[in-house]
Amino acid sequence: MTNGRPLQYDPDKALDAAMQLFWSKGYEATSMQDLLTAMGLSKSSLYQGFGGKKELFIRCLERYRSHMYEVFAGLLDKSDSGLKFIETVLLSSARNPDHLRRGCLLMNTATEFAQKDQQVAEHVTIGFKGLRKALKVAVQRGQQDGSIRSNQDAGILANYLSCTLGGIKTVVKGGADEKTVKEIVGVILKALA
Amino acid sequence: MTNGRPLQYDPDKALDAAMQLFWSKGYEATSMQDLLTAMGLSKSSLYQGFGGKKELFIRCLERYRSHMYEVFAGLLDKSDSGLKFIETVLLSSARNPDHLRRGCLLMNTATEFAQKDQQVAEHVTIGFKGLRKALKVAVQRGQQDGSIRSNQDAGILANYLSCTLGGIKTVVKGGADEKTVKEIVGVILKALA
DNA sequence: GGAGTATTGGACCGTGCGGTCCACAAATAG
DNA sequence: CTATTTGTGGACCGCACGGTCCAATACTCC
Repeated sequence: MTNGRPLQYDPDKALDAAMQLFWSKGYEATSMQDLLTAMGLSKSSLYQGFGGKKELFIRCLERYRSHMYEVFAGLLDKSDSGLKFIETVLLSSARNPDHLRRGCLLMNTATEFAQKDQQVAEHVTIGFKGLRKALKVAVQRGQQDGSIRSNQDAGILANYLSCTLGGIKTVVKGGADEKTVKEIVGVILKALA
Repeated sequence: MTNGRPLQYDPDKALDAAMQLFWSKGYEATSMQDLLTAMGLSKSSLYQGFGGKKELFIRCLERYRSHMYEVFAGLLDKSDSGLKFIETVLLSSARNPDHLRRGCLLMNTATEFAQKDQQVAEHVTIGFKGLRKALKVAVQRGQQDGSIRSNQDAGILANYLSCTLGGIKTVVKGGADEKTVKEIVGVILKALA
């Protein structure tokens, strides 16, 4: 029952390639041809293995989301304080070449077509929720270690941070340089201390 | 020399219709057919009068920009203080149905294809510059009337505000409700007082 | 009422899109 | 070796895209 020709590609690598592409170019601007080339498989394999463009995209969104959580969790563990972690995250938008020009897949998707497609919108909402939760954990850590003031609800501060994070992505795309971002981050962090 | 058949459409209204459409749907997702229908003119007229899709889009960007400046200037004049004006602007993203789901054309464009098209990128950058300048004026007004602390550079605060403004647009698209936005705005404004 | 000039409607074009389909390839079970 | 199962390459499809072109139209000037 389990026989037949084996897969000639690594589904995980293929999915990653697709994610990178969607991340860089957005959904609409990424064509099937682009995807096939980047993923290194033929059309039938893509449809067979991933269902179609939109299904593939949603799987990429999920992959991005879980990756983001992992990176955040690892970073938080390594950070000296909750505040320091948050500063690192905010500044990475201006430093990390991965994020510099392409922004954040989740937020790009939110602006590209969150209101156009209910199914995608749900995944975006879930992603945002997870992001806020991750930030909330960091804020709570900061409130415990004293790097963040404790007289404000951690959830609200986390929402504030998710907002500023999205804002930074936006202004970077709008042409802001690293110095400007640093200044902005300085003001953002003031609201936490 | 100036004779010939007169225009059968109002260029200003047509441009406005195009802008609304691009604003709602984004560049890629707006087709020529959509534009023709919304603008109420034929293909030849569009090409004759506006040059093509991209040229039309850039004119829409400019129109949006100048509109935004006007609205800001009028709003600032009517506001009790610089801080109050800023609060109004930030909150309008969550209240004004014009902005609720479609966000801001300038920022949408920045995330959609600022890095893909140099010409568009320039216009976006100019738009952001203007936005920051308008916010700077408001901050300075606030620093004069005492509603905003004077111990920080107005330009930096303006950059910070343009960032948070973009962030709010993003989280709204990501599903944040009005209550959440209000809480976020509360934190944002704390950094100014 | 021509002559001249600019706009308009719509047929037409090539291209690339997302998606389907099927003959063939590569594996296993008996 | 044969039958069966599953993956793969690529031809093919219909469609909608952005863009071009030109005959017909609606004006002004003389």
